Amino acid sequence: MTQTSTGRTAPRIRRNLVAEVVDELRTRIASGEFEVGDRLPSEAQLTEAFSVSRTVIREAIATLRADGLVEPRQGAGVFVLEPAETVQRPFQIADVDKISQIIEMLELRTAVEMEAAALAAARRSPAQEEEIYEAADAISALSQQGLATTEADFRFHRAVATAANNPRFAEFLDVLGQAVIPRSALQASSSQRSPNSYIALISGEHRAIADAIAAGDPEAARDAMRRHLKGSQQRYRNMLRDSFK
Amino acid sequence: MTQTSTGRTAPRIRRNLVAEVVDELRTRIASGEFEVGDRLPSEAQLTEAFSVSRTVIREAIATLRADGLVEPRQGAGVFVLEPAETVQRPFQIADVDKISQIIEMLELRTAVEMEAAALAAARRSPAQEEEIYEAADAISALSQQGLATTEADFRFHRAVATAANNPRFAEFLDVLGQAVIPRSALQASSSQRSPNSYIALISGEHRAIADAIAAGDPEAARDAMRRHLKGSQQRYRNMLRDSFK
DNA sequence: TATGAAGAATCATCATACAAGTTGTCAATA
DNA sequence: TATTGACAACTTGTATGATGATTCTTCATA
Repeated sequence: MTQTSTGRTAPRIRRNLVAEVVDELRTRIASGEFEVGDRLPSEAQLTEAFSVSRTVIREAIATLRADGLVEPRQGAGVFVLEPAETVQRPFQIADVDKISQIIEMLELRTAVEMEAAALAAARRSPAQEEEIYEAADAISALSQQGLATTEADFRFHRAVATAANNPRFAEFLDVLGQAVIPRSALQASSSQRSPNSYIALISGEHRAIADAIAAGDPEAARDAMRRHLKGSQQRYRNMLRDSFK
Repeated sequence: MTQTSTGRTAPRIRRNLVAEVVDELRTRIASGEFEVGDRLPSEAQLTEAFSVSRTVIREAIATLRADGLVEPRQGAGVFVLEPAETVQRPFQIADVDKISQIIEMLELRTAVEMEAAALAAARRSPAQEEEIYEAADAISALSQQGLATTEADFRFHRAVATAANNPRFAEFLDVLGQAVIPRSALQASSSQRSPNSYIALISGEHRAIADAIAAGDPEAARDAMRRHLKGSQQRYRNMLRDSFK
């Protein structure tokens, strides 16, 4: 984006030396070549090893320091720190193919979204109501055309969370992000096996949620959301069972 | 948080110049003195302004660059970047004194923890049951001695989440982290106003949750947790109301 | 007005020097 | 032997000067 990089001959696109050194050192630390508490080679040695000036080495160290990876101590050296509890990307599914992990996420989502639906029924504005219906209609339309519904599906659930008028609920879905969206697997295989009935089922579930919210009935909204997500859980459980047959 | 910051002239303990410059620049960027897209003063100007060498300025810039705050462009200058979508530390309460934000978080927690309690009632192991009771007892003991219960309180809620035997629930509480723990305000003022009755009330609520889980009654566990957290919400709402009287 | 070249401004990198802090060596001492 | 203290070697922190590469500005020219 910053560079046109039209030249295909150039393997590396004008990256500066500091970035090179940082990448290399970061890799070595991550690989365990330098363990926690170890001292890195001195600036002089690194200067030699990378064939760059001390300026470059020092800026690279400053970068790693900013990342909390190392700590320079004057007179002593540069030491590798222990990775300070990185909960930076929470709720990420390690293995997207692990159905059990998807089910775990669905259980957590169910908890949050049931309440979101109930709150939405109590607090939604007319505009929010409209947004929910629009997203539901979009899902129906897309699935009948055999198109991917993941994006619209996320929009629907986010619209409900937004209508709860507590920003933390939408934030929750945003943090889950990709983890919310089921991988292609189920989408494809299920719709192939029973396209029309499946589409009707899901659309009906969405419709029920939207209607309950529009009717201002928290309990009904909660139940509708529960049925929808528990249904998804069940569909994944079936996949899990089938895969071991 | 990191600094006592009691005094601007505070005797600072041998921090290096780079850290000084970084702090200052970071503050100025955060305060909006340098807006997104703005160009920072040139290295030469910064060298002049801070009365340090170019080495120090360059390492400071390298640090800010590592933080994603600025982007140096050779020949052009150093530019302030827009804060790249800060989903890095989600669910953090901006202003700890904003009671409304605490209530928002409590609503989200209520959603998750009601379900966690219900699942715990269905799935807990004997050891997990024990851990829940232990934490509940610890809270009672501490509060009767007039000591802080925040840590034990967190342990109790985390024990329940763990007993749900879906690691995502405990992960949720971990991500909330500090945001879960109510600030001292309520703890102090409430217990001063009605110490014994308040302690008994809270302990009773915890006990009810633990008992329902031990009894293997998901609905009762859900209700008990709902009462506990809705009660907290109500107590904060009362504070909110009182503060405007 | 549009263009393009010259020049200024700015970051990137290199080289050198000295200051300041840490650590291990090793002899002097109790 | 055990402890102390001076000291040298090493390492990071900071300063300075120089040059290359890139971008921006200016202004003369067509």
